[in-house]
Amino acid sequence: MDHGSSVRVTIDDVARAAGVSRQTVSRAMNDKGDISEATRRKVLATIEELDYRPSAFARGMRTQKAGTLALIIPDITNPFFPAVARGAFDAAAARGLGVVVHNTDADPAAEAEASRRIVDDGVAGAIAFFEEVDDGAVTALGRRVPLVVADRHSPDPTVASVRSDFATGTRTAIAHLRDRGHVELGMLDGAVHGKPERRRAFLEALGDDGDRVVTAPATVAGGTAGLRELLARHPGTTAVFAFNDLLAIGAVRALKAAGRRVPGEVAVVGYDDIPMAALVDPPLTTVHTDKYELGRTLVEVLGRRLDGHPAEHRTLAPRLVVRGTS
Amino acid sequence: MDHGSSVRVTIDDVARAAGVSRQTVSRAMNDKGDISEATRRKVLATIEELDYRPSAFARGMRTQKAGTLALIIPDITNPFFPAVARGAFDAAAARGLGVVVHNTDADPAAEAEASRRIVDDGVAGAIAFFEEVDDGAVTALGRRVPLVVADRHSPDPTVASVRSDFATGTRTAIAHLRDRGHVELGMLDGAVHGKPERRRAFLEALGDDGDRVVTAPATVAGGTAGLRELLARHPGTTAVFAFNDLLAIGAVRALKAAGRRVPGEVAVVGYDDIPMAALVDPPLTTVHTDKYELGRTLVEVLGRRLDGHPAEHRTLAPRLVVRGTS
DNA sequence: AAGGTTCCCGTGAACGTTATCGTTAGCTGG
DNA sequence: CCAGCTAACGATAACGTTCACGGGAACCTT
Repeated sequence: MDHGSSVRVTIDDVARAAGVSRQTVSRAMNDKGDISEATRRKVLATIEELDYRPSAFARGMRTQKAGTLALIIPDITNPFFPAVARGAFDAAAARGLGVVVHNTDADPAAEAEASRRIVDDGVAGAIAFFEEVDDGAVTALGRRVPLVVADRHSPDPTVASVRSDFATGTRTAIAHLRDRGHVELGMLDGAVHGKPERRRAFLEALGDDGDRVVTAPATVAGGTAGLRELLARHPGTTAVFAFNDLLAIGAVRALKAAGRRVPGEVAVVGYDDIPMAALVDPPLTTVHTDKYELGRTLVEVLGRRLDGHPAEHRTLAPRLVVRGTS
Repeated sequence: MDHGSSVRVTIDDVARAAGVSRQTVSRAMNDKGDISEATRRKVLATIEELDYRPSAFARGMRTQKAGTLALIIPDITNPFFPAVARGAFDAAAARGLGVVVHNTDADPAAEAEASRRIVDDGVAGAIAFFEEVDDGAVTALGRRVPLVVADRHSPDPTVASVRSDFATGTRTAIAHLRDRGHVELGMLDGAVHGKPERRRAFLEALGDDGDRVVTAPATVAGGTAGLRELLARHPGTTAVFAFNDLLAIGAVRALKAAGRRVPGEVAVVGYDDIPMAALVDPPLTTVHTDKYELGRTLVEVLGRRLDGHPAEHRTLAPRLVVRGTS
C-alpha cells in the first residue's frame, strides 16, 4: 500500500554530503572529464555510503535513453528462441542493461506495435527478429533507435545484422545425405516469409523444379502432414531435409506411423538443433546453430553500436550434428 | 547516427493546438475527472492528429512508476518457463505494459541484483519465481514495489501469490500408479530449494522414511543418474514419480539403456508436461500444469493489485495426462 | 437574493538529472 | 608582469509530465 514511502536519496544529498555541487557528482559517476582524481574518489565513496542510485527516469529525461534494450521475437514458445534470449540476457546483464521482450507472432501489426513502444519507451537499442518483408518499417525503426536485425539484411547501412549462414548449412546437410547414398531427396519447407535461403540452397543443389519441396507450418503437426504430402507426390523419397527440427520431428513421427523405418528406409535431417532434437527417438540428425551465441553476439554488436562504432554485419557458421535419423 | 534528431511533440504542443491548458490534456488522456466530454474528445482528436506520445520518462519522473513490469525467472532455457513467459507477455501487452525479464539461475546474488534493478528502474510491478528461501528479501522487495510471487507463499500479506497445487497433483499421480497395480514406488526429487510439496506429498502417501527418494539435479542427465541410484537402492522398484519432466525423461532413457521396458517393467510419471513430454518415445505420462495460464494469471493478479485491490492468493489445479509411460 | 455546491479549467511548482556556460585559480610563455 | 591558457568546479536552465492549488461560472437551495 505504501510503496515508495521511503524518501529517495538524490544527487543533491550526495553533493551535500561530499561537499561538492551536484554537477561534480554527475561527473564522477558518468566518467566525464573536468574532475580531479581526488574528488572523484571522494564522491564515489559517499555515493557508496549513502547507497545512492540515480533515477532512471530523471536520467532518461535528459538523455532520452534508458538503461534497457528491446528484444523483438516472434514467439518465446518456439524452442529456438529461449536459448537466443538467454544469450541476450546474459550479455545485456554484463553490460548493466535490462531487456524488455516483445512477442510478435510474426504478425506485421504486432511488429509495428512493438516498434512503436520501443521508440516511446526510449530504450537504448533494439534487437529484432522481424518477419515483415517490407524494409521500410525496419529502416524507419532503425532511424529512431540503434538497431540490430537477426537473420536478415537491411538496405540501411546504419542497421547492423547478425545472421546464421543458412546456405552453407543447407548444403552441408545435403552433402551428408548424398554421402549416405541417397538420391531421391525431398524437403519440408516452413511456411514463413523472408527465409528463402534453405529452400534456395536445396533447389540449387538438386537442380530441381520445386516439386520435391512441400511447404507446411513450421510445427510438429505441420511436419507430419507435410511428410504425407511429400510421400504422396514422390513415394520413392529416401531422404528428407526439413526447414527446422519441429518439422523434422513431425516427419519422423509420420514415418514411424506409416511403418517406415528411420533411418533404415528413410533418413531425416532437421535444422536448428533445438533441445528436443537430442531427446526424441531416434535422436535427430540436424544442422546445429549456436543460439546462445547468436543472442550474445546480437547484443555485443548492438553494444558496439551504442559505443559509437559503425554498424557491423556478422555471420555465424552452423555445423552438422549427425545423430540417429541419418 | 542522428537518432532522435526529430523534434518531440510535447503535451504543450497538444495544449496549444487544442486551445486548452496542458493540465486539461493530461486529464483527457489519463481518464481523470474534471473535464467535459466535449473538450476531452477535442483533445483526444488533436492528440491523434499530432501523433503525440507522452514521454515515459517524464511521466515516470512524476509518478515513479513506469509502463513496464518485471519478470524474474531462474532460466528461460528451462522448458517450463517459455510458456509462462508467453502467458505473461500476452496479458501484459493487453494491459499496455512491457515486460523486462531477469534471469537469475536461482542464484540468490542474482536475485538480489535483479531486485535492485527493479526498484531502480521504477517498474510498475514485479512477478518473481524466487529460489531464495529467506523471506526477508521477498518482503523487502514487496515493500518497494507491488509484487506477486509464483509457487510460494509470502508471510507478508501485501505480497500476492499464484501457485500450482503440487500436493494434489502429486497425490493424483501416485493414485494413478497404484491403480495400475504398482506397489514399490520411488521418487526422483529435484535438487532445488523451496519446493518440498511434491516430496512431502509423496512421502505422506507412502508413509515412507525417505529412503525411496533420491535427489538429483532437475535435468535429463540428473534423471538418468538419479534413476541408477534409485535402482541400486531398491532393485524391485516398479514405478517412478519424478519432480519434473526433465528428470522423468532422463529416467526413461536410463531405463531403456538398462534394458528395462517402459512401461512394461517400470512405469514413469513426470511433472509439468513440457512440450517435449509428448514427443519422446514413449510419450511421457505426466502431471499437466497450465503454464500459459500461470503466466497470464500472474500478471492478472498483479494488475488487480496495481488497480488498488488487496493482494490475492490463487491456486491453479494441475491434472494428470496419461500417455505411454504408465 | 445570498450563500453553497458542483463542474470545468488554468497556473505554478516540483520530480532528479545532465548540458551549457561561467568562474576561479594556477600555470605558461614572451 | 601580463595576456592567454587549462584544469577543476559551480550556478542556472532545461527535459516533459502530473500534483496541489485556486478560481470562475453555472446551478441549486432556502
